[in-house]
Amino acid sequence: MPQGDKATRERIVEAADQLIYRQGYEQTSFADIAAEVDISRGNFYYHFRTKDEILQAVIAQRLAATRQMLADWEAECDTPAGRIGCYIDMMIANRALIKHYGCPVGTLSSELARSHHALAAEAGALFKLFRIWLRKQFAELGHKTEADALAMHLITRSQGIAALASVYHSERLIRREVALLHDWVRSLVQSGNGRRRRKPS
Amino acid sequence: MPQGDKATRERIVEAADQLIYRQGYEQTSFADIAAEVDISRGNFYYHFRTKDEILQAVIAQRLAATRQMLADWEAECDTPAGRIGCYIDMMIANRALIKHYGCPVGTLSSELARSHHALAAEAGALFKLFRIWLRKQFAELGHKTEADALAMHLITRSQGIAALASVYHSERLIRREVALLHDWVRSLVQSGNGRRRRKPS
DNA sequence: GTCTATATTTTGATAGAC
DNA sequence: GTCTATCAAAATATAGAC
Repeated sequence: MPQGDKATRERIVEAADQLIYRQGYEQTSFADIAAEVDISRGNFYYHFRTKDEILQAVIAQRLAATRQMLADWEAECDTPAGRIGCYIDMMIANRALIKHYGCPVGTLSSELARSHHALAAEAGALFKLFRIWLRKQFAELGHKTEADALAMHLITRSQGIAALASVYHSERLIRREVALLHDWVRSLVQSGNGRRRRKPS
Repeated sequence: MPQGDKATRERIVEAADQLIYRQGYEQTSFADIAAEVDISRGNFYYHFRTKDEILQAVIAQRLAATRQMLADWEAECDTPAGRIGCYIDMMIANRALIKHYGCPVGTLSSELARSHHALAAEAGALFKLFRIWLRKQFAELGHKTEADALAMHLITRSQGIAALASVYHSERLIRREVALLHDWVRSLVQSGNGRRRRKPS
């Protein structure tokens, strides 16, 4: 396949990714994407046969980007608490977008789940990546048996923060709730280490 | 105005309310509503001139229903902690719908906020009702200065629960996180009463 | 690979008969 | 008050020229 081919396809996926984040999937039309990429609607169908096909490409791209991000966090931080902190601080880093459009993972998964879309499960796989990764961090923190519940609790609160921040267009709400999450992790570090110390020695 | 008039209008609002909850506002068409009420699309425009007009009616109806619900909780419970518990248990009562479609307040407000819809503020007024009411309860609990932050914290976590429950179609997640919220309120009751006791006596 | 032109369906909305 | 008929715009999608 020639190189020009890939470039246009990538530009379409990138534009669709942004538009789906900002407008939602159903609300994003081919005309929107074509205008952003500056190609005709007809050309569009050379790269993607259906609208669902581009959604699939967007989800695949987000999955790859998320995997990379999680790997980066593991490389940057050497403690499980620090890595969980990276996840929480992601909301601070993306606050300017979150306060307008919410969480890209949450809004897409919610939309597809509610409309019983065929690709709802694939969007849900994005949550799964975070869930499994966070579960591992909590287990390493010394909370093995409750690791999954703790991961889900953190994801649940993060989703609430992003959702309400977008309704109120408020960065303050993000900062305040993020601080509470850091407090929560700190309390888990103490109780987790405490349990682990009892066993050996 | 005759009585038949009101009946049809009310049926339209009720059907639109349900459909907007299940499908979202933009995703709900006149054809959908007309089919549910069993009237023609043309007849529809006798009662509502535009689609936004029916959205406004739906929001107004939800505002009225919410005010009534809050009043009922005040009549049923004589302690602020009990009233906050009513708010939390609302997620248990509505779990069958929440696990499929999320929170009706949150999903509508998010959609309208994201699309910069003219009625976004009116949908946000629904949150405001809960926020002010909860703020009052937390103040009565003895947390006057942080009452608003506590109210927003509770709403934020509730929204996260509803959002994630709809993605995972999970009632278990609702029950688990609701239990954590009750724990949280209990801890606030103690610290709130503790502070209040110091002052008098 | 990209374009124009077009087909088909659905949308919100209007006109007018009954 | 309710209907049928219709409009104009926008949607997804296809055909075929270049």
